[in-house]
Amino acid sequence: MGTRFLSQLCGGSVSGLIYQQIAANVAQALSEVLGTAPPVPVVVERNRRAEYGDYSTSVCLRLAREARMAPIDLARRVVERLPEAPFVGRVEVAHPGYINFWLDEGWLAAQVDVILEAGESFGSLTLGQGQRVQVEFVSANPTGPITVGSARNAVLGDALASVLTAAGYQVEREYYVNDAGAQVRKFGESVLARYAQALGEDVPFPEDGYYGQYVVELGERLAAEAGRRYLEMDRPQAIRAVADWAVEQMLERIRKDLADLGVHFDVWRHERDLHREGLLDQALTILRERGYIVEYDDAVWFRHPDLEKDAVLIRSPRVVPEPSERPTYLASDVAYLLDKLVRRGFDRAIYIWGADHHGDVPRVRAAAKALGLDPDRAVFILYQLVTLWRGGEEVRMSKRSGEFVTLRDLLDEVGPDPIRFMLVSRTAESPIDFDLDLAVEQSERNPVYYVQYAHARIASILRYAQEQGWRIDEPADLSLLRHPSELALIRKMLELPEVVEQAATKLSPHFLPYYAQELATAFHAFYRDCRVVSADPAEADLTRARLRLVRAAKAVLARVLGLLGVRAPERM
RNA sequence: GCCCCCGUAGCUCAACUGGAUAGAGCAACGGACUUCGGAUCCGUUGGCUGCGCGUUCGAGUCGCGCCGGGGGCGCCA
Repeated sequence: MGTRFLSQLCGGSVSGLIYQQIAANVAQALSEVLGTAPPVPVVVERNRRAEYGDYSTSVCLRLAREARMAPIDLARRVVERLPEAPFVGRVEVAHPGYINFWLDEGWLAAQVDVILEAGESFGSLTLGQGQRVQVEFVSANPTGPITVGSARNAVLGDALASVLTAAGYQVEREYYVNDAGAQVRKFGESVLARYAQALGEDVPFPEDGYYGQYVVELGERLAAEAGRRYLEMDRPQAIRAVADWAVEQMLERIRKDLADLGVHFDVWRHERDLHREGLLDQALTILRERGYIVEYDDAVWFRHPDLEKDAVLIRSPRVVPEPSERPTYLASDVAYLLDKLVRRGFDRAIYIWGADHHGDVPRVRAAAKALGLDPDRAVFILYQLVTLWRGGEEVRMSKRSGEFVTLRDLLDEVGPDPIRFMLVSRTAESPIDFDLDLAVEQSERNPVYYVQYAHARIASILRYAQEQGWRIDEPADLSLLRHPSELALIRKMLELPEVVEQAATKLSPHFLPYYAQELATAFHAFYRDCRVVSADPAEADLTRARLRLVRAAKAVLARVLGLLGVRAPERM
């Protein structure tokens, strides 16, 4: 393996992750020392501290006992047998048994052209090997506008989808439209009531209906468009028709809001279509045949040994009076699972759910097993909820009561870039306190601007260079790039593939914004130390080399921002 | 009562399958350049990683028990 990587490297390009190539070499050397393959995987890590080099491994500490050698001696012997590698400049053994690696500086400088050649695809990996992955996210009920909580979902899912695409998966983004349940019916009733009121009828508003102002507006609009038509229908029919219309209106608005956030879906899958296409019946048939269905109390239940509860309700005439046998949420989930993993054949289905749904995870997993599927093909990302603060007080939100802060409000106040950057920057497990005052007032100090500024600054330098008569796409002698700040910038750029890998394998896009900031910092430091466009004719070659460096940095910044769905401005 | 997540600098958060001296941003204080964008850069202050045991050569990370915060627990989705 090590030699294969080496031969590829001799061709001059980075074709595998650097740390993996180092690990392969260490493993090879270890095998020779131990006389057998190392019993544990060789872990090579990027170092936090520059004095320990770029990468290091502590594998000798772990294997010392089994090798019956002092860790430091084992490390020394491994280093003696380490294959030559063009990208490694220096190797040292450090107490109590670490092996530290420094990247070769000439090799580093040469990577600038490798990055420029890769362009948009720099940072892309073949990790996914073309596996088909579906990311289903947002999927907020079409009974109201998108809230800030769903915005987190949207941003998380979209960034994850981008990262997985970059990692070599074939990804589809999907929005599941819950248009068949009791909530939609209540929503229809609410709109119908507002509609009637708009027409001067004195009708009561459903007690558990949707109280938001937008429902009043929907009623008024419907009254203007449709006249008294729905008052003349019989009530169940009118509710259904109004609900259909209102859901369409909401979906249009949701689509627009998400689009303005930069989030687009490949597929909008409607719950009703699942039923219409017979997937629910299919799922129930399979479950029944395999013995996971029980019936009592006039209802159908799902039972599985993995579930602590006796059974989960799947279908009951009492859930929704009309039509008589409306399924429950879980029932549709099972049908949808069948749709995702069997009918449409995704290798993996990723669900982005708010943590308040965590109780449903074991049920869907159990359902997967019951259907005869590998439950690990369904992957759940649970994010903690967003709480909003304004004026030092928590803003309580409820779609039903109509009290909530919408994504639209936030877009109007803050704009998409800070929202996205902020909401991706947290691990999913971390709850977010979103301070609206801070988001608005201090938006200029938001880290997103720091990163965007670096990009705009480079654009400005390139404009200036061209004004001065430089051609910015000229070849250059990159070996002139020797300044510590130049090399630090290149090192940081070369981290991108590792960041993508980590974000993809851990399904955690939050690594990206942190990396983006570090990259911007590395650029600003370089800018401080090194003048790019020199008026001194003796420095013409250096200028050419630095122009290439700066172009590469711009490309990498744009790439990270692109993965985050944040704009990379030419000026700001 | 049971289950899940979190607890790290004044605030908001990181820390790669357990690795070396726990890092950023903001806030505070002090400073820099003034020919390529000052939305920048440099420095200082700030930590028994909630508490206690345990596993390990090594624990913010793993296990157990407490304390505190959030969420969930069959006819809502």
